[in-house]
Amino acid sequence: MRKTPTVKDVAVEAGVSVGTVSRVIAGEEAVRPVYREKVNAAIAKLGYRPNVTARALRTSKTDVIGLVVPDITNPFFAQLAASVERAALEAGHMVMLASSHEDLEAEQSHILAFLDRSVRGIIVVASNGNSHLEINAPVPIISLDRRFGSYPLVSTDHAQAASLVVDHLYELGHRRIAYIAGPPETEAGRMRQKGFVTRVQQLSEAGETIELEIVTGRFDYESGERAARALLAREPGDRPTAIAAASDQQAIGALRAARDFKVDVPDQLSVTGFDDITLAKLVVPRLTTVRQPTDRLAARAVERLLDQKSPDEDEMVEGSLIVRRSTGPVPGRGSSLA
Amino acid sequence: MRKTPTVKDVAVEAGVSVGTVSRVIAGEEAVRPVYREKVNAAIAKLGYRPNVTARALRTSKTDVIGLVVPDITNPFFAQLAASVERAALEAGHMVMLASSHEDLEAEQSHILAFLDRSVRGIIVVASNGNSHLEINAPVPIISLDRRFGSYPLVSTDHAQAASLVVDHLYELGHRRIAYIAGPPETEAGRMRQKGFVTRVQQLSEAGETIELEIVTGRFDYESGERAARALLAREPGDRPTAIAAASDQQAIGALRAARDFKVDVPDQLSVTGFDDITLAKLVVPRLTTVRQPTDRLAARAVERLLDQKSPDEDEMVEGSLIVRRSTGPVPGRGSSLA
DNA sequence: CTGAAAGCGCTTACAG
DNA sequence: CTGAAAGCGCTTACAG
Repeated sequence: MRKTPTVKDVAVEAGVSVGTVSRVIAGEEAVRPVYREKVNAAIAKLGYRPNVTARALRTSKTDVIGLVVPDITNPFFAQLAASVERAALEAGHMVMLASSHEDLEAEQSHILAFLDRSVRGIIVVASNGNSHLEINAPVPIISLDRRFGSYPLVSTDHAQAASLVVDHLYELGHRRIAYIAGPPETEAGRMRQKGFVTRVQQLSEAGETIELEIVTGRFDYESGERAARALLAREPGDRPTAIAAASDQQAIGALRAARDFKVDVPDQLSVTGFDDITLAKLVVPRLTTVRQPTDRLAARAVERLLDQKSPDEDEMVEGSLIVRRSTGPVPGRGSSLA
Repeated sequence: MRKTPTVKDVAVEAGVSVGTVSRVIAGEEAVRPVYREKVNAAIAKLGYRPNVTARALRTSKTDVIGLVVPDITNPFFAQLAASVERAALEAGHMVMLASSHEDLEAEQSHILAFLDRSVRGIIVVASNGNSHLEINAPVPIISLDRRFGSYPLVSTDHAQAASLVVDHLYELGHRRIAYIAGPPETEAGRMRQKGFVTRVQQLSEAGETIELEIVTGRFDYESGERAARALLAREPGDRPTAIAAASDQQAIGALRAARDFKVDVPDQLSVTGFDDITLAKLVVPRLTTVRQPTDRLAARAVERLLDQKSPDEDEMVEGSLIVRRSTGPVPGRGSSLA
């Protein structure tokens, strides 16, 4: 617990001025080698570490990035947070984390708190509901996955990714599909649904008609379970042959409902998710889903944040279909399809 | 993006000195009401917010708590992190998060990085492997859930909690139990196992003998699945009637193995976990487990951190048994047991 | 009760 | 190439 050494201590130890110490730390070329060595020796001897707070105050530049997510307990956001932390670390930055719990006020107050701490920039995965707050921020703000205000968004190309699922299901012969949509207040929810519906229409026009029904919910397990229950409670002949969900959590909820109804997946019902959370490959059966490239998303978000002349444009990265065991050929049609 | 106002701007706007501005912000009583009002008006008009960095430099006190967890993607740690964030917020603090990925070097460098940023204190959920690093830290450090170095630990009373599981299983008639232990390098792993074994011995001495076999693994899904597979691959007569796991993740892996082996849970096999992660009540069947009171753990950790004269003692909080659907009476004994 | 001034630990023009 | 000095935005003894 003894006092932490400062530049001054290093300076007297090395017999130079504080300016010189500061310069060798900054790695400036223009320092006499003898001094450089003396300073480095002094630093080592004293165990000196620069005070980042003081440096921040002087330069008004910090190396911490603020990250606000709706809920760190949600496995997808946890993965995203882990990716952001990794990307930040690679860029020599730390991350300060805050959860908004889908509360607009909390979200705003966290952002202001970050600003008070002069973070380098803020990445926000917006909470549901339109946050119309425009903040006069002296640092860059970027939206990740879910748009915040009117700040540029880095996200998966939800529409394209959703269309991948449609193609997959279509190829397996499914013509009666139910889509469990995400909340329409979220851009992700809307985009995924739109991409899904659009692709269904395209295929319907080009080939066999697809019957599509949509039920809307939240992104969580319970929503998925509830929606699937409603679908599966009907006469077997009235059920869809495939349920596509807007999130893995919904899909896992649907899996649970199927088990309760003794509907075998994938023999009697195909189920797909979206996100590819860790859990997706651990449930039974392993879930066919769309992978959101969290590492890439995070890397782009921090790069954009750190890049001065970053444009204001949105940026989309492609998702990819991960086929596992929860999808299979449509039941009861056999090879007559081919 | 215009310049942020400072105390000085407020001072000229209010027609007072910066000292006075600072005093009203600090809430000092001894300020003439007229001035106080003028200052508040100026603050409001300018939208002034104190620069926390400058304040920190001056007072050498910050309001950010460093938290390092092994892996934010692990649902239990995510819950713990959420609880810490909540507790910190209530105490007017923010949290800076870092993941060690079970890497001792990363863990250490994160702690040093926090120190460089003059955090108020550091909460560390240690990574596996003995970190013998003694840090000469100018701020308090406390271990949460898993001990770091020799810093005081706040954790669930693992041994007591584990004994709850034994009692539950015993009451259900189980006399052949397998215990999937956690890594012996972790205190939690050791304590849970010890508590489990001790309680089994006590019961064996007092009543019917319990056959206990122990298989050791890591805390993750795969470990649990692998261990359970080995157990279930045997002749039905040679299998344990209950598998108790040292973590929910292991237990969920075991559930998966049981399904693969067509062993019904709980009719043919009881399975228990430990932690009560969100997922525990979402798997099929819902998992009987021990709840770790993350909110309470986190609250204690931050209180201890913020409390100057906090003792160096470890602190344990009690876990509680949550009985759900993955445990049932031992099969094949019927009521002959009673 | 309030102002002027020092100082937290740095960085960086400015001289020399 | 290097030192002396100013200043980042605050807080807080010290006078008055």
